[in-house]
Amino acid sequence: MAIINETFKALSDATRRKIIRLLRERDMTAGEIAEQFNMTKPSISHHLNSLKQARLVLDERHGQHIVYSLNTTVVQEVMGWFLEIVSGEEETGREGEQR
Amino acid sequence: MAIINETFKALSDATRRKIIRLLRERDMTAGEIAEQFNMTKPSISHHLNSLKQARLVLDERHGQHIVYSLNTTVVQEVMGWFLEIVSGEEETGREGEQR
DNA sequence: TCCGTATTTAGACGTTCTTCTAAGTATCTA
DNA sequence: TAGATACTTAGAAGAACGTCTAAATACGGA
Repeated sequence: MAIINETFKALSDATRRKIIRLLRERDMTAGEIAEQFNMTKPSISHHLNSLKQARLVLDERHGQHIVYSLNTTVVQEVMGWFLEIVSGEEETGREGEQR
Repeated sequence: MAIINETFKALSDATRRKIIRLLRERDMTAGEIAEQFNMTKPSISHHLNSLKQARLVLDERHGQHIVYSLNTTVVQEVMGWFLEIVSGEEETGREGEQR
């Protein structure tokens, strides 16, 4: 699947959008994230995997825990797509700028 | 369904995103839109209905034709949600501004 | 090396989504 | 008012999705 499509699909679920909002505050382990929802851990794990496939989040093992964080680079990129699709803004593509 | 969720779902499909891009160029009838896709008219009609439910497009009958256009007000609003969710920008809520 | 904790993977089940064909509704024109 | 055109609605089939329970894997500590 094209990555852009995967990313929009990832954003189409309310649970996953809430996970993104949580990770905007701070990095969290899978367990900490699961605590915020009325849902089993396997279900949250599945959602985290969707976000990972879409490259919206990154995971890193720290001992027994797996810490999830926002992939800010891709989040910026996605924002560019979104602006392009929804409001007609073209990406400027200025060099040397982080996005 | 919460309208915000419906809107993100509407944006999660590539066909619907292409319809939005087409309507950014100019208003089009259902038939003109359908011509741009390898898909039956009923299928396109269904996608147009999704976009209408999400308030992303408006429709207006002109004789035999139904003309679709972008609902720019809502598109701006959605962009605000998107920025809020994905990049942490809060809406400013400045009064008197159109959005 | 065995046990407990953290997390994922596998498999199943019901729901929602996308698409199709067939049939219906609305409008214009003769 | 009958026929043609534009579009939608209805109903069905298959794929994708979200959730669950049960089982597997990975790691740390006794």
